[in-house]
Amino acid sequence: MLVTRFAPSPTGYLHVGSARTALFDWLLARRHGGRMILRIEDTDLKRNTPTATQQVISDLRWLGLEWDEGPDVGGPNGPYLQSQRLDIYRQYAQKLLESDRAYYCFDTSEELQANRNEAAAKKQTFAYRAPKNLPDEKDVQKARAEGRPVTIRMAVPQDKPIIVHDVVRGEVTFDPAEISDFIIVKSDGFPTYHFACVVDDELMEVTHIIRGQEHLMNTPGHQVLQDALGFRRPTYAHMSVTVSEGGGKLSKRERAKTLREAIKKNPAINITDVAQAGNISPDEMKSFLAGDSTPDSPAVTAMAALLGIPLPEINVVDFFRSGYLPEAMMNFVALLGWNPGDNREIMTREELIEAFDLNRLTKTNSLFDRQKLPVFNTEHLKMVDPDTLRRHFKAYLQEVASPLTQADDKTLAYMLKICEGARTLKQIEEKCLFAFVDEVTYDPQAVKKVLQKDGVSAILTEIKTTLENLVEWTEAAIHQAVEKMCRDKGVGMGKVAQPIRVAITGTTISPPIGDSLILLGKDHTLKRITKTLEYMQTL
RNA sequence: GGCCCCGUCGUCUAGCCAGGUCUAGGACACAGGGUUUUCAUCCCUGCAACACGGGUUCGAAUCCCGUCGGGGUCACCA
Repeated sequence: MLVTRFAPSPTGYLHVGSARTALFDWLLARRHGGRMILRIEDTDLKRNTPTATQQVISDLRWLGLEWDEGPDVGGPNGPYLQSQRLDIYRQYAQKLLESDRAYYCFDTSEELQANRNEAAAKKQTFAYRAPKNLPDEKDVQKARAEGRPVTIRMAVPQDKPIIVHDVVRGEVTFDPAEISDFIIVKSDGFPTYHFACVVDDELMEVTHIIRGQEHLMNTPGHQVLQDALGFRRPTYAHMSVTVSEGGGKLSKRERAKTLREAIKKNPAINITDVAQAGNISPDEMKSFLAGDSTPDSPAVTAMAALLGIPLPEINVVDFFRSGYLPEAMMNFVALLGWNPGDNREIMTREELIEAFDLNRLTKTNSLFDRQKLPVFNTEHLKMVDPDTLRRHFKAYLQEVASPLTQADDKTLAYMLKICEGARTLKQIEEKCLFAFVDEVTYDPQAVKKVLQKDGVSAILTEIKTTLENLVEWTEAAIHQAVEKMCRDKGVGMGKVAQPIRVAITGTTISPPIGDSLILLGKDHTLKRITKTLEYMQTL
């Protein structure tokens, strides 16, 4: 049976790059009726955040992925948190030690750094090699007594080239001299990523490993480990990297950079307030603005929110908060370094599963095209069934704490219907917001373009009376009334609809006029028109 | 710098492995036009690419070599 795993380290929000890996793992497993495992690689005490695992899980779920085994759903191969598998790694480390495939080391990081510098000065590759006589238990005792760090390294056999068979790259050959004897157990007793990952992939019966190209150089080491322990060789697929407009890897630093530049560009910004919003100290703020450091994601997000600066979306939640649909995200991310081979682009999850093929992963780096994502979203907004769409809309409104959360399901559905053609849920929210605020703020542009025209006040006065006298407050009735007035006056719809629109929303943008009035309600509509007429007197 | 990977319209890509059907297809963006009560949506048209240089071959985007360019990686991070 085909088994894939997604193995993130719990450091915070799920990055789109990681989401792509997870998506491909899921797609491959579903395509072939296999299993997908979620495994948390929390072997670095320093980097783990307590809530991060939960965050990763909820981000994956939002995208619409499910897994068959994992920390939250259990399974026969658990535990699925590496920090709970320490005994297992210890046993395998012992095996390697006994067969001299691995050995103890006592170097301090300063010593290692010195060796590296030396090699760099000679323009050589630094590769750690085992000493002639491997240390024994006595040496370990002695090192411990001296307070030296004790690690375990894997001895990389130097007798033959290491060949990696990769589904997307083909055959890649490595000179073993280039591969350093790498650490498999750290001085704190925890396994390194390389070790834990290889052991777990074997024990969890993983058959297909999909990961970023950045892991290609690690693979020869992993194979050495597999050979020494008599493990199976899984199928590897190293995906191309997702790059950003700038050219580099798509990274969270981009958000911080955008924020920094925006703050610098505007000297009027009160830096103390901003730092407070991000809950960071003045010193941290200074260092951030100088480009020496980057605050964590929540801080950056909070500061940008205060200033109203739009940040490029990087994490899955960022897209959620920008009003993108999970279906659209899944579709878009799937096309990052993969395509179905025909000219299809807009695809449902079922179509993606049906079409997915590891052999069609692209070798070239893929650019995350921010202009194209809204197009995908527009299409999916039209495709998703009304109930699901309403659920997504509700979740979005809650996430961003919108005033529209007051709306009931019927109204929610109505708003979605009358905003057909919108690009994002955020756009729909903005378009309907006028009906959920107490006061209208008039957009100067709209006032000038629409309100300050001859005859507008007469039109508004007249339509107000007409609307007042409407027996039925329905879209059809309103539409009819407006139309009749246009005919009587011999003008186009725009001449009447626009003044009403500005009167009730303050802007020139809203759903179709009849629908907008329904959404607002008769009372508020009449009140707003009255208020606008008063306001026009002051112009 | 060493090692590894990659190089088709402005962008994402199809085609390459199994050379001819490629005067290189699609999508986004852009430009122009149309529909429309606003914003969108929608429809039509146009623009535009095989990094460069050598080979191999009757024939190369496709195979080989080199140059240049881009990316990845060189941790007791994953």
